[in-house]
Amino acid sequence: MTYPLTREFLAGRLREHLSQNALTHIEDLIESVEEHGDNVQLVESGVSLDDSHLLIEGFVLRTIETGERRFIVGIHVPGDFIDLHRFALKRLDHTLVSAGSVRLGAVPHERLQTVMNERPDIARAMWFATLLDAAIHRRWIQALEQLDAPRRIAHLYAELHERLTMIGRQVPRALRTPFTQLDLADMCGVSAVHANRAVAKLRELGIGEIRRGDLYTDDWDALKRYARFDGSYLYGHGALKLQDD
Amino acid sequence: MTYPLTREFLAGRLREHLSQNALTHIEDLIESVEEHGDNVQLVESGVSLDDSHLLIEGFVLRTIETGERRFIVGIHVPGDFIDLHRFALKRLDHTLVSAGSVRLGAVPHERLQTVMNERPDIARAMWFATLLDAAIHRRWIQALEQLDAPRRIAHLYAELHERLTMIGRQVPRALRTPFTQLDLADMCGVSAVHANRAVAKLRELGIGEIRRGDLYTDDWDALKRYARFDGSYLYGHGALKLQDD
DNA sequence: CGTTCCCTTGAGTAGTTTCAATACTTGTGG
DNA sequence: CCACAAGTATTGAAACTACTCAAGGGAACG
Repeated sequence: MTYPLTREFLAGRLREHLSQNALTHIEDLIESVEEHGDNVQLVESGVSLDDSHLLIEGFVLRTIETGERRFIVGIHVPGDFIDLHRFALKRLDHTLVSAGSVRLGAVPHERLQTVMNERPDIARAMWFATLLDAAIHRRWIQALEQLDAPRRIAHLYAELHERLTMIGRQVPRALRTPFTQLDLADMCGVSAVHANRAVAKLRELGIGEIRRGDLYTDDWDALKRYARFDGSYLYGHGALKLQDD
Repeated sequence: MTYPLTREFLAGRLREHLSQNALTHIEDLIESVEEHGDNVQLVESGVSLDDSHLLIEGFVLRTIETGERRFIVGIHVPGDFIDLHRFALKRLDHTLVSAGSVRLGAVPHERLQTVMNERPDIARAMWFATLLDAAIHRRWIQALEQLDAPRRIAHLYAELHERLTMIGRQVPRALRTPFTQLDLADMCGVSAVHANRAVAKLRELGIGEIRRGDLYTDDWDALKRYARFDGSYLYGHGALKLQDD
């Protein structure tokens, strides 16, 4: 069983507790695979409104636009259902944008409806996935309340490091992203100029070197310590691990 | 049908789309009612770990504590399920604390399990409720990224005004809360001293007067404009309203 | 009627913003 | 293969926002 499309869904989290049967069922939810280039608005574009989408490859940003400025309120990595909540909410309060090129798996809402009615085990996993998003949101709130700009950027990469590791993508010394410094600024709620200075400070401190979105470090622990990062909110195999019930 | 305990659950949002049967079933989920005083840690205290809780009366804060400092990452008003996600996550990444005295309705997880298996309509409403929390989290992230301290405080009260109105509690001229300025500071990610100056600025600008947590204003629209508040993220009866499906 | 918590104010410091100018990178067409 | 354009990154200076430390004032509760 390889599950080429959904292999990373909840990997490192609840996935290990799902039955083979459920995993196969989840793989079969994907009706089609779509590819998109950089900076594509995934909601208005070719993406159907009656589907929800699993991110298979690449990064997706959740943004809120206000005429003047863009705010990034979340990042998604492969294995994340990026708009599962649209199935329940019908509309989104924000925009989904690709960062770099992406591959998405489309799941028709009628199939999700069937899951809700007939497969409570899978429904619960879906619910769990959206709750993970909420837990990440809470940490972002706290990071914005607690940290200065350099630490916010470090926290961002620390979280990505952890999330990528959980889905089995090891990040030895370089974490590659397509993010510009303006993207980092919009994620951290600071100006682009200040994001640049924050990046420079991380370099000076020896915490990590960010070049065109790629972070290079040889001491992830030091980076995480600097960012006051504690990954338990990601509900991976650790302190807050989901117990067998 | 009055539903004395759960009358405010999803009121102004999905509630109107639920059947009488479902509403009765939801009311019957509540096994017992608990009362707690001010500043009680609801997770460690008398509150059972095998229950989730509906807030019936009062305010509850979601906080993350870090030895040195406390960060508030969310507020709950009556009608909110404050720890519904514990049913799915089993553990929480944060703490729930009463702000002022509260009444909670306890729902045993076994009843929720039955709902998940047998009542997809109610399960979906529960899911919807946790997604609303996530939408509010996203707006908080954006508010922290976008707004200065006085506007953050104004946004906070604007949101509370809207949420209380949705559950049928009109807020004509005074919005009463038990929040201290230190609470406001911890919600907005600023120091207590600065929260005080922000409150003073709102007063000087004629936006609103906050005295011991109670906000007095005679122009809610002006306050919301000042805070750049747009309530569509709350998924009430408006632009982003849930369509009949 | 005093203690305690909460609010207020002042002064100096640190973090962040804006505006503005300059360099580096990448991709494209000649 | 070079030249240019567009996007991205860097740096400086002045203004603003927010922080800390510190002290004093006010309101609620016993």
